[in-house]
This record gives sequence, structure tokens and C-alpha cells, in this order.
Amino acid sequence: MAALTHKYSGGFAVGTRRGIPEATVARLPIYHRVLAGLNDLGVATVSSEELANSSGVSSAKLRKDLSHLGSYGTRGVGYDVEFLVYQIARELGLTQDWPVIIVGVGNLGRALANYGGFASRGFRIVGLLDADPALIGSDVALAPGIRVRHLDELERVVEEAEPAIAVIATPALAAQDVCDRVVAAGMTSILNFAPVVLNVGDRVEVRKVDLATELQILAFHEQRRSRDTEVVVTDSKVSLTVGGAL
Amino acid sequence: MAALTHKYSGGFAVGTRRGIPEATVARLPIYHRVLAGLNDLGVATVSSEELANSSGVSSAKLRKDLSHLGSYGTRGVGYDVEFLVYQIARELGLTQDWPVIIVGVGNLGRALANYGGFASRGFRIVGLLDADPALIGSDVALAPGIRVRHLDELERVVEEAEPAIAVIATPALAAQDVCDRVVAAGMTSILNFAPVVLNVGDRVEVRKVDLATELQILAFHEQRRSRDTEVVVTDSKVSLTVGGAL
DNA sequence: CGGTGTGAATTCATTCACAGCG
DNA sequence: CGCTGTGAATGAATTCACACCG
Repeated sequence: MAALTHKYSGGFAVGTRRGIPEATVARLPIYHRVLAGLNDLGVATVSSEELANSSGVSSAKLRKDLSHLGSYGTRGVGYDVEFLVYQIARELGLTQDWPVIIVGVGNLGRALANYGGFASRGFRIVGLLDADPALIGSDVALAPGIRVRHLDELERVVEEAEPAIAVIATPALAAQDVCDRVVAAGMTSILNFAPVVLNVGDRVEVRKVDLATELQILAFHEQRRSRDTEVVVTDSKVSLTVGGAL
Repeated sequence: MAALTHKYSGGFAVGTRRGIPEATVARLPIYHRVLAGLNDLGVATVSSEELANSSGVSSAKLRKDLSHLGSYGTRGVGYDVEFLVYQIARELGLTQDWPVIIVGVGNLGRALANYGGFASRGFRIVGLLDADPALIGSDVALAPGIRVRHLDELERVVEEAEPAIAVIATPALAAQDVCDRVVAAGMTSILNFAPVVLNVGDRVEVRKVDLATELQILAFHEQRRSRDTEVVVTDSKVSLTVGGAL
């Protein structure tokens, strides 16, 4: 029951940095973007303190994060910007470019297809698909040469272009079907904008972006805040008698 | 140095459920959506197992999450769908509606303004702002009566409409300025789509949605996957000599 | 019996604080 | 001396496992 746990996941032999924590992976893109910016500005080195401030994290967290990639800093000095930006890019796989398809070319899908930050960081749109016949054949500004094809051709597009990532921007009702087909066609990475929980096998990685969810989280905090404030205004000593109205 | 920590944040007196963990708050919108769907289907009760499956979490996690709201289930039976959907809605503040402004009416801003899921869950767009004179006065399908106004009018719009949440969908370079003005105007909740880290005082809540970041996280896992597979194909005993090419 | 609610155990993430190196 | 890199300490989230109740 015990005896099978590895106890500590980072820190094997010499040059090893296996098993970067998920929380760290999620921050690497931020560091990368900030560093790329500094690099463009001609900044040569940066301290953990500075980089952390620009990235909105604490310097301790930043150093721990970077320590999972290796010892890329210089004590007493900081990090070499150009070197570090490259190391992070390599870790994230940004040194190659990634073919992407977008399924669902409504308002959101079109906005995504035209989004500059996409192409600028090594993501190349190789397919646009939609079920609506009215959209077939239309083209989209920032995806030159890529015309919208019918959803029926999904499997063909996957085979031809071998996309690594599928972006699902369909209505909620269509999303699971599209997902199933994308997975059946052999794809393993999905970015889902549809407001549904996708069911996939566990070798498929799904990330979701849900606008309504984000707003609801903000609303929760906003509500808590104003509830608390009301109490302070009404009375100034009572510690916690709030909210139990119902 | 010690002696000032509260030790445990949930679990005060009788009907209290203060301090719902952030991770739980982030999942409540999912449960709410799933439950609303079940309710529309006329389902009367649901077990933690079922609800968990539909929500993509484990049943233990779901039960612990719900336990932070109160004891709303019936042992041996499950949860009353209609009752629970209401309790979660109340907790999230979805029983009132929240006025929202969108700053930046480019591709993405327009897509957001037209996004149905927005309005459908109590978020009402009360302002659309942009710096581009060409867009001023145009209107947007799902925000009836709301015309795009010039960014100069931001402060006026905030004062008139008292929005609770600002959505920033401007280009990266404009985002911090807009953010500063939004905060100066007294707003405290921001949903940021611009690929920058916003600097705000700590009484302001910012959530961000970053497309490039999401793709990069997927790319990381995709890379790891294919690297691992390659190794297995090339050789079958070597434990870890990969990736150090440079 | 079946399924909730929850302490206890475990795993994961963050923060602290400082040794050690350039 | 200044700043990185990291063990150790703390804290948060998840999972386990079962008492308890309808």
C-alpha cells in the first residue's frame, strides 16, 4: 500500500529535469512572453525579482519554477535573457511549429482564426471546418490560402495536414460529436471553447476556455465583496453575522 | 511570527459556510451548468456519482465541493436538482444580473459581444468601447440598443451604467492603460483577454484568458508525448538520454 | 442498502530562509 | 556582496475510507 510512491519527482541524475509540475508548465508561457519582450528591447540580463514582477508572481516562485528546467542563472547576476528565452521555448516546444485546425467558424472561430498571437508563436492554422454550407469556401484574413471546408472532410483534413491540436469552437450541442471524431482520427490535444465538459480517453489532453465560467467566478467574488462592504457600512463591530438570510 | 494565523477557514458556527476554497469556486459554474441542463430535462434528483461524471470530476471531489455550501443532499438518495441548482446560483450571485462592459471591439470583442452564453446567464452588456473612430456608433447583434462608443467616454459609461465587470479585449499595448482607467473609475473585476499581465491594486480581481498560453501548454504535453514515443521506438532500455541536443 | 458528509491521509503547490557560488 | 538554487516548512487541494443517516 505504501512502498510504491516515488516521494520526490524532480532531481534525478545529472542533467535531468523530468516531471515539471503542472503549475509550473502553466506559467512558462508567461515567462516566455515577458522574456521575449525584454529580449526585443535589447535587455541582456534580468534578475528573478524583476522577471517575477513583470510576470505577476513572487520571485521565490519564479526561481523554483526555473529550477525545474535546470540551473540557467548566474548567482549574483541573474538570468541571461536570450539564453533563457530559448530554453523555455525549447521546453515548451516552441522551436517547432504546430499545425492547428479550428472546428466551428462562427463568430468565435473567426476571431480565433484572425487572432495574431496565434500565428506569431508557432501555431499555424492548417484547417478550418464548419457544418454550415453557407460558410464553405470563404476565407479568413490571417490564414492565407486556407478556405473553410465542410465538417464532413474532417477526417481527410486530419490525415492530410496532420494537425497536432484541434480547437473546438462549435456550439455546445455539436462539441462532443466533433470531439469524438477528432479523437477517432487520432488527435490527442484539444482546446475546447464550447461550454460543455468533453468526454475523452485519458491519453487525450483537453484544455477548456469558458467565458461564462470566468464571468461567474468574477461575479462570485464581486458579490462577496459587496456583501461584506454592506456590513461594514451598516455596522462596524459585528464580525460575522452576514449572508444567512434565505 | 506565528499566533496570527486562523488555522482553518471553513467551519464556524451554525449555518456558516464562509471561505469556500478557490478551487471549489472555480468548479461551481460547471456544476451549475450541468445541473441546469438536467433540470431542463426534467431530472429530479442526481447522485454525486452521476453529477461528478457529467462534470468531469471525481465523486469525492464533488461531494467535498458541495459540502462547502451546506448539507444539501439526502443520504441514500442524492441531490434534489432544482434545489441544488438554485443554491449554487445563489452562491455564485447568478440570481441577480451583472452589467458588463467590453473594451476593445475588434474580432474578439465582437465575438464576445455576440456570444449567446453571456446574456443567457445573467450577464448584460451595458457598454462597448473602442478607440477606433471607424467603429463608433456601429451596433452588435446580441447587444440591442448598445452602440460602440469612443474610449474617451469610458469614465462616463462607468458612471452611468455602473458595470460590475470589465472585459478587456484590446491589443496588448493598450491593455494596461485601459485597465488603469477602469480601476481608477472604481471597477474591481476584470476579465482580461489581452496577452499581458495586468498590474492592479490588490483589491481588484483580475482573471485572464490567454489563447496563446493555452496552446503552448498543449504543445508542451504534445511534445512530451511524442518525445517519449520516439524513445521507445528507437531504443527500449535507455532510461533518459533524450532531448539534450541543443 | 445506498449514498452523503467528513475526518484523516496524501499529494501537490507555495513560501520561507539561507547556504553557497560567481 | 547579491542573487540563485533549494531543502525544509507551511498551506491548499485531492483522495481515501468509513461512520452515519434516510
